[in-house]
Amino acid sequence: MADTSPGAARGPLATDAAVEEILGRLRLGGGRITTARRLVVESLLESPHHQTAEEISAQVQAKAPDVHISTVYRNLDELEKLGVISHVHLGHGPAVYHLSDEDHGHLVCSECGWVTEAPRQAFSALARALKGRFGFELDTQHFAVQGVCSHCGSSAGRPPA
Amino acid sequence: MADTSPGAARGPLATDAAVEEILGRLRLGGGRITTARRLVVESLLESPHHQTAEEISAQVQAKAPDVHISTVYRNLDELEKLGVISHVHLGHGPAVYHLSDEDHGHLVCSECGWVTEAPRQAFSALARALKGRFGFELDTQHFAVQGVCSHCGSSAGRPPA
DNA sequence: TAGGCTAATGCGAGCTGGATGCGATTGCGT
DNA sequence: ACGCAATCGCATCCAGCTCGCATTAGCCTA
Repeated sequence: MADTSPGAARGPLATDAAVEEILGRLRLGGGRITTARRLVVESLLESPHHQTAEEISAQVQAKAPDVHISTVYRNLDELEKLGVISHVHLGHGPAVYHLSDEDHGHLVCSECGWVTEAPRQAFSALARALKGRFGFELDTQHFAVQGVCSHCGSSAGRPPA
Repeated sequence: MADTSPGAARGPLATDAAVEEILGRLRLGGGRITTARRLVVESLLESPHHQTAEEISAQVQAKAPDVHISTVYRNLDELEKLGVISHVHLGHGPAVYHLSDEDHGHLVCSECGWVTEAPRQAFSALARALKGRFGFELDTQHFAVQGVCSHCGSSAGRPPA
């Protein structure tokens, strides 16, 4: 699957280059480049949404069935230490992983589970306020708040799925 | 809630009345009043801080050793359905439970784990902004954000990744 | 005060998400 | 091509919580 077809928002070409760039960072840090790592990074770059470790694992195993989920966890951990990705706990379920350069917060609907992404600037005023009043440095990378999305809020009574 | 004791933070007297009031609400909903339930409610009212289910369980078992932790979970669930308490996931660890009338958000330090409580009004501007821009109804009860507290931020230099 | 209905409990098994120890494998500098 | 150690695959463990089921005990009625 090394096609270079033009098209989507984050096309395979850009993805390909980004994968190499990230793997290069891994190598610079003394790390080694393995199939598992390449696939994990690819999965992170290709998916339009944030993914859980299990979803990433499934994507990786679709191409390399031998890759164990614990390896995925370790690689995600490694990538996080490198600063390439971040993970967020969206309330109850498993954590989701996303690229660090997508600087945004997460609005999680507690009724349907839908996640809205809000740009960093939406929280800049809050960040300033918290810094001033509590000396608290808000981490927008891990920003996730609960609430009710516009959909569930308007049609009050819509059962989740 | 009727404050029977003037001045005091939350004295034993007020706690006692509050316990009865909450148990009364349980009874009105068709529920029964058991030792386990009374102790769970007492624990929630008496503790100055938010508690995990395990901490509550420990408090309850100090007075009634037979109460199983699963019973504590079930009672906490029941109380949450009643709207008496809420639970929040503060990042990695277990969830913490607190009374619903303590309307505040939680600032969790990702380095030392310290939890700062910030009053609801600190987030009112954000709530308005999210409502206006995304139609998202922020739930301040479950509000918990990650960041670095003033202590960790000032004492040691965290290199920006 | 007794009796009966059934909510609630105690207990343990089980589940999910994730961490860890260890021998085998494999990237990669030389 | 070789050798070292970073990384992997696997099994196993752990925390936090949930569930099924037999038993206990609130609450209501008489």
